[in-house]
Amino acid sequence: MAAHSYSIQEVSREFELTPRALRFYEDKGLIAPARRGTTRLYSDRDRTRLRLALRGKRLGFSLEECREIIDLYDPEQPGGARQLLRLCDKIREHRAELLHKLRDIEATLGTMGEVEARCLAELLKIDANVRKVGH
Amino acid sequence: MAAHSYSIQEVSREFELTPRALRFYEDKGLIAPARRGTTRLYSDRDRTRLRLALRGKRLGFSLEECREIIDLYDPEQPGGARQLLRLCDKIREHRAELLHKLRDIEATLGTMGEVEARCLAELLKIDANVRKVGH
DNA sequence: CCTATAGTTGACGTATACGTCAATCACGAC
DNA sequence: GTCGTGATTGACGTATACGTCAACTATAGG
Repeated sequence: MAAHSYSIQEVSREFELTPRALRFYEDKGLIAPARRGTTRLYSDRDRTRLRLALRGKRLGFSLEECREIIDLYDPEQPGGARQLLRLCDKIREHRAELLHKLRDIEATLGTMGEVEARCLAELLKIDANVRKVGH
Repeated sequence: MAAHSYSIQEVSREFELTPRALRFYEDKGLIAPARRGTTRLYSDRDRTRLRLALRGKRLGFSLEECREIIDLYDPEQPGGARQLLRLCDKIREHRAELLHKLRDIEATLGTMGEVEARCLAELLKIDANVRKVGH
């Protein structure tokens, strides 16, 4: 079924990355595009892994951590019971970290709300003064 | 009222940072501890800014971005209406970014749940086989 | 006064995450 | 065949975020 593949340019445009970055990610084991001769052919699986990697990056994970995470999620290496148990442990670890980040975000959003409120209140006061004095 | 101050060692232990890191953050304008002679004296305000900075770091912001954010939140430089408007804009920007990160986290947690479920299902199957064959 | 302990300022090194060439290679159009 | 376009592999450079000495300095205790 000759699944569609993408050139490095197409992928780099889609994800707003330079070809250099894509090759760098390949070095780091985040993706492993097929080759036609020496030219890289990116599959949908590669693109999925890329999406997950960038998601991880936005959350402050290193490329190494991103690789670990997306390797876990990639439906592969089901392995034996021992592997599966290790996988569950890893998932719990990452979940704990994510929940921490989530609390960080909520706290920041909270503070942000307060600051904004104070800011708007200040603006209203200034506005009131302008009306009073200016009139 | 001679508010209590902390030595660089105390602060570095509290936040699990090296003195080097604290001095680096100072270079970057994240904190500006007072001095007694040449020795740094960290105030509660410094510690608050540090907490916010580390929170930002965990969310993947650069030190420069962290500085911008905590400068916004630090109750200072109320400035004129123009400043306040700029502040509100900045807040909206950061909020958008945080909401994006939040969606990223939710998506990741979702995927993680699925993987964990598949993993547990696999383990159950293996366990069932063991009971059957082993018995 | 002397020492021990803690703190300070450079200066250089390192890991991560790429950017920026340069030289070369591959391939379809003409 | 060759010409242009796109891809590839080094190799070196850069920004961020510190680590790691080295060489002083400051200060409290005995």
